Amino acid sequence: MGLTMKAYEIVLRHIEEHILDGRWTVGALLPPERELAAQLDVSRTAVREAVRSLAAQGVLTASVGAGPESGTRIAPQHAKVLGKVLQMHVALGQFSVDEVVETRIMLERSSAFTLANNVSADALALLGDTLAAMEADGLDIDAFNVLDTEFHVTIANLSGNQLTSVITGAVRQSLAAPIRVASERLANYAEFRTGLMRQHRRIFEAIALGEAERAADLVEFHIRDSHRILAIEDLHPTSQEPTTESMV
Amino acid sequence: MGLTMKAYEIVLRHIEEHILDGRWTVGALLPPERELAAQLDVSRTAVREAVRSLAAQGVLTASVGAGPESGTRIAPQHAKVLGKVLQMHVALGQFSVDEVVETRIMLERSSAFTLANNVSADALALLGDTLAAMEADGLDIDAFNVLDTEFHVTIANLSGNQLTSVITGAVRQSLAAPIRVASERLANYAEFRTGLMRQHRRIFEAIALGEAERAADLVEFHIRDSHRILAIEDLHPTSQEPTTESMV
DNA sequence: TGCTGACCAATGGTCCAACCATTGTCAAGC
DNA sequence: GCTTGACAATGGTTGGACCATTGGTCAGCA
Repeated sequence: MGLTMKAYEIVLRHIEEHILDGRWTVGALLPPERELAAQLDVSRTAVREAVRSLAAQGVLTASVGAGPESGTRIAPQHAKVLGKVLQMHVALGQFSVDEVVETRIMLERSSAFTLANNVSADALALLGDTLAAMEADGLDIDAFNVLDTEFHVTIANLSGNQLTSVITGAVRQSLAAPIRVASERLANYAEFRTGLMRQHRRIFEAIALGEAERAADLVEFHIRDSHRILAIEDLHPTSQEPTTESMV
Repeated sequence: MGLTMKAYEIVLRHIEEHILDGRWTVGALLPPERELAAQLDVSRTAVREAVRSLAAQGVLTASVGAGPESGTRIAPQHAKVLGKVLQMHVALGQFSVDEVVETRIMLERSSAFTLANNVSADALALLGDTLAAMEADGLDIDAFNVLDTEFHVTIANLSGNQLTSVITGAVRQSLAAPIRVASERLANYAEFRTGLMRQHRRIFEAIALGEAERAADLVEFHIRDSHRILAIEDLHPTSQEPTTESMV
């Protein structure tokens, strides 16, 4: 099997091994593409394709130019990429909106519960800021949705688990497009938004009071209620198995 | 901002838009690289880099050759890729093993709980199969770990939420390497394995009896116990900020 | 001395044109 | 019919050239 390995896979494996071994850690500078190509005895194209692959996964970043800021490095941060990947997969209809919502509920119940049991003044201040921002006047749908997401992700974030936080953000982001569309066709959107903000306030208060179970319940109700009102359906329902044309 | 868009980004956005719009759904066949390049007025290289990016994210698959099986398509399945991406990020120390474990517990508690409340004969049969496979003689560490993962993912799967299931698999897979290493250095590995299987049996029984809360508790204990014994630490702890060599 | 600006080098980004490798199709020949 | 070989379509790979961006260098000037 190893004999027919594609050129870019050689590069891919080379880089991945260095990372898994710990030889290249966050911030490390990779050799220039031309040099790496020479080392591995493949074309520069192959190196570039491998680098692109890893960049798409948020593992590498490339910057053009000269000096210490340039070159290809192990990426310092990649939460966004994970979110984008998940979003794409949801858009492909692999997961129903129902599933995504249920997953959201599980994740966010847990975060709210944990945070409520372990809340600090700083955390409350931060969370309060996002609440206030959301209640500002003149926000259009998109701006509001960004802040809405921020509120939920902040709770996950403050609960102390970065991985949970990233997944929460990704799951919420994957719903961004359908939520926007559904919001736009809501007759009483203003009223809907007011309701959301009231629910957010209640969640905030429960967390502030350390009422963990109640906070979790409120989060669940909040999510279910918004989706009930928005009545989001799957974008690309039940992507059929391409019926194998066996007519012969 | 749009003016200086890189060539491969043009292609990337083109493909992504088609997917998000629902014009290309799972199984759809993309135009040949040469043709797509002509359509977008970029080089084939640019197209290939974009395709590689999306392939790395599990969104596309490419097959060489002629006939209906060839060409680049929207990928039918991608769970594996998510796992690989997460694994890389865990290796980079972006997420601590502790965080990953806690996330596992949350996910798997929930799955076990749901499944126990909603169990069918078919589900039990399937789950029983993986149990039996795990108890076979002569399995090496890797084979056993694969089956172990399968047991946990199967529970998530049977609980009915594919997204949860995929995330569970990804999270478990991201721990595969450290678990293997830790297992190899365990003096009493055989005993450890026996203990795991007993715990699995108990989880199975709780699910079979519909004892949801107990099943969840057993899962949590099982995960915590194994990690306590394995004593897995972060591979590349607290990756230092690369000390900028300012010696001159 | 200290600033400015032209040049230079390093690096990723892009393109092209050719060729290779794999695989299904189809017609010719047996 | 069956095999076989040519062919076509498609992704995989290469080398080489050139572009674009960025930081550093250094001469020249104030």
